[in-house]
Amino acid sequence: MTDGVVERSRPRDRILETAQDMFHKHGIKGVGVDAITEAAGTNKMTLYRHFESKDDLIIECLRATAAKASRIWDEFEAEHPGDKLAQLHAWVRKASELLSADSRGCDMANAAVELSESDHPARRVIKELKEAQREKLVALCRDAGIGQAELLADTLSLLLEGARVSMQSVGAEGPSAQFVRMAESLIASFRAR
Amino acid sequence: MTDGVVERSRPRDRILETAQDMFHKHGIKGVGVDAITEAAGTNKMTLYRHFESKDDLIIECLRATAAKASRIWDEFEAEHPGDKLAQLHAWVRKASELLSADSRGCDMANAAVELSESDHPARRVIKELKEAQREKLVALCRDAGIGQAELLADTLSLLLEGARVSMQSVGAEGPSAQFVRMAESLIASFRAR
DNA sequence: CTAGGGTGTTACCGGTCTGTAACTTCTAGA
DNA sequence: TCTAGAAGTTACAGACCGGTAACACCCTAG
Repeated sequence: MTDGVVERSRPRDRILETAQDMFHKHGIKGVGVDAITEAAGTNKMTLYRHFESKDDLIIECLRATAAKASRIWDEFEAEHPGDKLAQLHAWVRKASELLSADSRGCDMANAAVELSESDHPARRVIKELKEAQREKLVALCRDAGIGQAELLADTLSLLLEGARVSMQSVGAEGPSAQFVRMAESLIASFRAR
Repeated sequence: MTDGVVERSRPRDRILETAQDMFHKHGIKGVGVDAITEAAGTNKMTLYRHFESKDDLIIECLRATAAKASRIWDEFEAEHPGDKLAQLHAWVRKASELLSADSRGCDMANAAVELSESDHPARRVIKELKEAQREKLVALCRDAGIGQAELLADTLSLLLEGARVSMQSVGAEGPSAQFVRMAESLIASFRAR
């Protein structure tokens, strides 16, 4: 079996973790609830006892993924306590590591592409979570002593977002291969102003 | 009726144009062939007489969209004949215009996100088309007299790609709002080297 | 031991999807 | 006008989807 997630934790946790993984790999519309529950070693009824609907499950998955990403930020603070500039460089390095390790990009961005209906319940959650991430990066840039912190943060955001989507269309040897170089020289030029 | 595409052109052309539009708006997996043919004022049998499968239709749509994008490049040359630097600035302005006019991003990138199966026939087409676009932008940068032409072209690519996907997750008031400023100052700093 | 809640199982509903078969109608060209 | 091919129509196959009902099971708290 390709299990591993199926160790004896609570069915709800197994479903949530399996769904995150499968949504990430195959896309939201590319995975049915039956496939999720089977991979999680449980069944559809149990899923619907813990989640109102597939949309609800999607939202919980996005929140869980965002929470994981948030934990990475804690590592930056732990590794470079108080040194915000070092944390910013750690952000660049970590982003590049994740780029190399996985070519399916950002779950929230992918979900936004897939769930094109403008009133889809997941859309406002995606927006909330993305805005929170944006504010975090802006604060990091500002605390690192960079003048135009918002502009640098937004530029880095677009570069990373672009790198993640570019990997999916042209692969790892495309423009995304230069992400670190771009980001570092950007930071340098903003610091020089 | 919401037609308009249904003026009496050939069924194949109507299907192709309608499918491009609907795939763009609602995503590939969000649109069925029945919906396409109905909107195109025809029927499923006619679609399958002109296209082997839905996947084949998807590929033809991507090629058609890329061809349209290619025509925009001809405008740059027509408006600024021989002046490659002006054409590069025109590229930035045009990209920003398209960003403002439409928030569903790039069809090829969106397709790459949706069609996550690594052996999907559309994936190699997406890669081909994206690589062609990349080479065009690299050539434009090089002919504009910029030293690190590849790096500038790739950075601009990632910025635009990021802006298009960012619009879909956080909206037009997010980081993508600063695209022109980012791109222009990038070009300026590359020219200064 | 027992009661009850969480879980598993099976079957089903109504809907949608891609793709095809068989047949009729239309239309353009000789 | 006649004909051939393109296009329209209807019906269907087979699969999958999200979601629910009814019932059997197990395991733990009392």
